[in-house]
Amino acid sequence: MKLLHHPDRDAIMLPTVLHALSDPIRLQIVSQIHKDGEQACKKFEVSIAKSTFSQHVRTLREAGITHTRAVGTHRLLSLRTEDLNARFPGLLDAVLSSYESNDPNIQPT
Amino acid sequence: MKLLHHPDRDAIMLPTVLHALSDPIRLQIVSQIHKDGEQACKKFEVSIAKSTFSQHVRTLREAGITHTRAVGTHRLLSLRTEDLNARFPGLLDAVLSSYESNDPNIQPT
DNA sequence: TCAATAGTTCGGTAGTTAACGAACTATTGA
DNA sequence: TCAATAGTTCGTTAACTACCGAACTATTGA
Repeated sequence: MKLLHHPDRDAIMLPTVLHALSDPIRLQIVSQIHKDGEQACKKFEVSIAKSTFSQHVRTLREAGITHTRAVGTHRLLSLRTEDLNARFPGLLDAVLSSYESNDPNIQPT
Repeated sequence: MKLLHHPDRDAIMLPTVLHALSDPIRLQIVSQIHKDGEQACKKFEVSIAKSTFSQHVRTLREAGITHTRAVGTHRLLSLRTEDLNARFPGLLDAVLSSYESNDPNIQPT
């Protein structure tokens, strides 16, 4: 299988991270990994085509937010919590706790 | 002069805020207001046309990040710190402290 | 009153992004 | 070996965004 590129910690850029987190679907993906831990793409319940989902996963990976590892036919996604906390202390927690509060933070669909 | 629209606190949306903050120029504007306090557009040293600058300011205002008030021919920009902290606790601080640390968080120009 | 100043809006261009289905690769289990 | 499964890539379209200069509005100070 093809090698998946992950940026080094020092190459994770604030504007890139914020942009990756600014999409409702990607926020949903990140939040689900945060709540349920490392899991395969298959587990995500998003109402988009799988090719679109794959692109979103790539955006998160290339921004340095998630780590993807291959196990069999699966890709297991996890959050790069340590790297993100080292580089942008408090950012991930702030985003996730805002997102996961029950306020209607998301744009009306 | 025309009325400037500012969203109510409850209408400030997380994805919209993250998107507004994901642009290097807008981050620079927000950081400068954070450091130097309320100030007029004229004070910002950005290397873009004033029409482009005006658009960025509008994006920040409509996202609920900044407040613009007119004083004479000036528009004074301030951060909606209280609203942002109420709605997304810790987010603004995390973004600004990451941005203002001296790490090369910004994409190479 | 009127020129200067501060900022906005408009029209256009070029580049980016999200979305999809179809075709592809890679791995496993029968 | 081979069908099924998991996910990626590709080609396309539509929508959005950054950017600019030109023209505009609004306010002040002479």
